[in-house]
Amino acid sequence: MESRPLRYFVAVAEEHSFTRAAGRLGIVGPALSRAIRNLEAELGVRLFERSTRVVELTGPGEVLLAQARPALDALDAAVRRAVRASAPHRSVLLAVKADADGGLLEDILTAVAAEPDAEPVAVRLCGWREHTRLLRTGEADAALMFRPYDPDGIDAGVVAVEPRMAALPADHALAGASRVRLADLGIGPEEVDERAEHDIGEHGVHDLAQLLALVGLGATTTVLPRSVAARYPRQGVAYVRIEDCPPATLVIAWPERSRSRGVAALVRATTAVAESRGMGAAIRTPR
Amino acid sequence: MESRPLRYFVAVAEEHSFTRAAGRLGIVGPALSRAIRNLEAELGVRLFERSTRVVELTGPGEVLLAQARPALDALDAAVRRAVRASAPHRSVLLAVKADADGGLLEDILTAVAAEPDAEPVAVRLCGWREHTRLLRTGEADAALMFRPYDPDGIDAGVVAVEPRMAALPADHALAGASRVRLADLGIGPEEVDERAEHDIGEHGVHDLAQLLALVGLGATTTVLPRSVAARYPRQGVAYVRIEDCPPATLVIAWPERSRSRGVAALVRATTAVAESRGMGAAIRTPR
DNA sequence: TAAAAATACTCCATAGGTATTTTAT
DNA sequence: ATAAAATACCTATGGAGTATTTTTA
Repeated sequence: MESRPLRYFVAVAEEHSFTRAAGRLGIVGPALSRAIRNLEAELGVRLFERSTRVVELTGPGEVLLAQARPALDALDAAVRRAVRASAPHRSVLLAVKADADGGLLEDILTAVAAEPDAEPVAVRLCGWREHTRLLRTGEADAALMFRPYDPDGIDAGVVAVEPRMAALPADHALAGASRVRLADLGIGPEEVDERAEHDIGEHGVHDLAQLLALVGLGATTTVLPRSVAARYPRQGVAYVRIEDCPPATLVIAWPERSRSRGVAALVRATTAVAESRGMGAAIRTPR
Repeated sequence: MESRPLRYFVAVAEEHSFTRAAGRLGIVGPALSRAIRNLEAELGVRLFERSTRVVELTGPGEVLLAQARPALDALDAAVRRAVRASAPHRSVLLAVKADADGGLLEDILTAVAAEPDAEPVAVRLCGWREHTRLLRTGEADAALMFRPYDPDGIDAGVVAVEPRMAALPADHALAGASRVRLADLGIGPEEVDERAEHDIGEHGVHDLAQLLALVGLGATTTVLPRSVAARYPRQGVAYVRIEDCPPATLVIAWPERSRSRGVAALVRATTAVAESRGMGAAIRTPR
């Protein structure tokens, strides 16, 4: 089976349209139509139920999409990694979202150099929950991120488990308390993972600094891992530990099958740094 | 990136020869030579160090092989599963090595029918440590097998943990004992997983029945999980429990990303059967 | 009737075959 | 000297473009 028709298939499935998919693929409609027809003929399976108005996947099509997309990603990742392996200056690309590093990044970069087999570590800044995609596509070799994440094809080790803090306006009734409970904030325990990102979208701001400005103005409250809160001290914002909140778990992750020596050295260094800080690594096992 | 040149690359890497690889691929030498040259040019990476006598992978080539082979397998698996999903009579294909089912297979097949979402289960007999390949290539949907196995791309749940037995000639000094130790048999603890298969190869026989005939004749001894031993009662062969032997762990495994409803029902049924038999499922977590 | 998918045809890029040369042991 | 990889050249399959027709909401 060739990969091209499968890529075309994925594009059509994602766009729910031959025309849009063709545009995205840089080919012309009829070419795509034929490619899909040939694919269906080769498999002996109808993949789309389509009229001129609607294009939707059949059952087998759903199966193919779910299976083929990650396989194609893995194929791309394979060539990316091979190309990177041939670069004269090899380095380990570590994906990190700004500030979501448990405050450990600098120490990790220092510590890793001392490891045997260490390779230079380059940091690839990325967005909210983008880490695993970068690992799957071979655009990064490792990632430092908070749970939860989609574990497909990803191995990981726990680096740190830390409490979460409520970010409250300084004049909030609970701002002076030493502890608060989730119920006091009207937040469900399943919300806490995405609360801050959700708030950023909700209030039309673009980053955490802006969101915390709003908190300072009394416009909202939010929830952050302690290490993140520690990085944003702010006039008018009080941080209060939430006692009944599931903790935030920071992990170091890498793609299955590619725990190279350089990545292994990075993982060891990261764990060592977390342990020296007493951040409770290895409280839980991977996944 | 197209899959064809990568398949060609894998073939050359595996055969360490352009000529043999071309034969295997059903194309002619020069075509393969050009395909690899084009691939190297496209990636900007030399993949093979080759003379007329020797063809071997470069460093980046090793990386590409390790990454591309499983990705290509996953691609093939994707289309196989899509095709199977379109079959009028859907069924779950369960890979099992003959007798290596913990004695549970029949009960599992009965129990699974009672599950909600159950699909008919078809058994695919397979060979020694062939299970994971079948899962990866989409030739099976689930596998019942003993540890250890290569966990790449495989998820699994523990079904049963059972002791191992020494198979001794009836006239062996220890044949009457209630327990023996590994040291008594001159076997290291790391050997026990492959001992029986190794013995079969070693003595030129083809299956367990023949091997046990040799045991009965006093020609050798071997080690088997209790459930396997229970299926081969034999004149002249005494089974004795090995007290200090790592237990045999039976798992039900499935490919990552494809825990379909049918497979999920099979997993539930399997676990239920094992529990009803008191075989100690869930003593350990997956992996 | 309008927008999108499908068909009919044409063209050309590229994969593959044959014949030959180069290279390393 | 020989066996295997590489090069040169030719052929042909099939992927892609243009023009047109069909379908359905």
